[in-house]
Amino acid sequence: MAQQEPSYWLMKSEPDVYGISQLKKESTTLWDGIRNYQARNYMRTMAIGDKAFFYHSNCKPPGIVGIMEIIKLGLIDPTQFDPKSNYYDPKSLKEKPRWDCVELKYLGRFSEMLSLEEMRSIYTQEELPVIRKGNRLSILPIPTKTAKDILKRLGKFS
DNA sequence: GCCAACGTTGGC
DNA sequence: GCCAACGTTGGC
Repeated sequence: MAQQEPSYWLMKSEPDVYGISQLKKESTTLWDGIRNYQARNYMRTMAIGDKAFFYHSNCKPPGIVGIMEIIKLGLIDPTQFDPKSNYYDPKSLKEKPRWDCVELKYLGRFSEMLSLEEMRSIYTQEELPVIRKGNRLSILPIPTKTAKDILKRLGKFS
């Protein structure tokens, strides 16, 4: 079977908690701490080689700052079993973990960010679900057409 | 700091 | 299984 074209995603993180510069330094990271079933289920539909836009949330201004690649799937999120973690889930059982995650690789940071405000002025809600008001989901699919347009618009990344 | 949106919890 | 109460996210 021919290699499938990669899908594109948007993944949010607060820069104060984990920002793009930290990922650049570490090169790869486990995207742990997801405690929302819809976001988790999106991660479960990811494929190796898919690309994800890194979105800085809860900051000024919020927006897309870089791009990553999915390199590992279906990893158990270790923070669910760690009582000291903010993401500790006492209801999750070792023999039946509730939360899993993916591993990501840093691909680049855009020389200029694409702010939420700009995204709203360029795309419709159908083209880019994240701009819908009140969308709190931290992992969202991005239609391929929109993703390619964003990449073209942002041009080179470093 | 406010608050809209919305997911989760738990009593019934 | 409904739904009120509560908690969290995240833009503003």
